[in-house]
Amino acid sequence: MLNFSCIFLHKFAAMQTVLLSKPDLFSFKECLWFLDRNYDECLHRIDAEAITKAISLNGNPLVFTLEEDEKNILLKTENKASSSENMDELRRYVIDWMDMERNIEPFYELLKRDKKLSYMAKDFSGLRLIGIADLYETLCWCIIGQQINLSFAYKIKRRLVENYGRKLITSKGEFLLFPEPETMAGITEEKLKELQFSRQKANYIIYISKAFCEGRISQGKLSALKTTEERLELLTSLKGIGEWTANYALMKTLRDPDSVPYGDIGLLNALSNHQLIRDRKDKKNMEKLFRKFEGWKSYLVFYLWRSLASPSFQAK
DNA sequence: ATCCAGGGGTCAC
DNA sequence: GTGACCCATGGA
Repeated sequence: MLNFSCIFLHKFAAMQTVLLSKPDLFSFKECLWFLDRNYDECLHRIDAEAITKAISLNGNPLVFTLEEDEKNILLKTENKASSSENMDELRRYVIDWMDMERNIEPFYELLKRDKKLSYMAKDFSGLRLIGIADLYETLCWCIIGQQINLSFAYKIKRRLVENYGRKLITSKGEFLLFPEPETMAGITEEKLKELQFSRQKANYIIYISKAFCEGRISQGKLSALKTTEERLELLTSLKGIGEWTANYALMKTLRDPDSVPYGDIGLLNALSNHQLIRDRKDKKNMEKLFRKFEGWKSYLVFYLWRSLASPSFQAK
């Protein structure tokens, strides 16, 4: 039943460390907070103040660890990435993942202008919009997460990854890679239902996987489209991808600065918590608010999600 | 027990 | 274009 392949990384390869200097308004701890929210995340591991994750660069699997010192992020990895080209790509991956190259001060200036939101610039200082590099993974994750609570979503994501993803065995333990579309395109609805996917979710996953295999959708194809409208149109032309998922993907993977997953329940709750909208259908005030954050709408969404974990908004 | 979760598709009007 | 209904499970 378990058909993943195991890859043993070379034990004696030299460890390499690359230093990424921390930009202004960057907090590794805030970023780690987001990645470690008490969910059963299977695609990275956090212990103490370090995060370890497996990725595939050009089909070349590797495991890396991030830590920080006073001024730098320490990116550590063993072999497989040892060529300077691969090392550079890994560096790019991390910078993109944590959005380290963006100057977010203009966003903070906008926050400070809003009475109800200005506290975020202080309380969440240095939090970056953590991305998901792979479009296929993003879309699958969205389908999994649709209309179920997050803890259950993480649970079935783990089952999917453990059953159909590759497993890397290293000196630091085992790490998993998200499944490939080629693998999932050949799976049946019944196999996914065994993992407690609903019939709809199972079929969406299989359908999206086939779309990737046939080239009807790809990261390159999507980013080649210039306007947001064209991108949304391509994404929502696929079954299982609606407005929410399409905007989420543009925000997390394409890093569109102004994508808002309207209708997102967490977003609505956060706006309501801050008394920025009266009810969940109050789209007018929502759009009015976001208009003030032109160029930073995606960041505002991310910070509003962050606010849901603040103690003052926890109790219901 | 009942309602709601980081929605989306379908169908009726 | 709007609204009702279905999906499937788990947490509160």
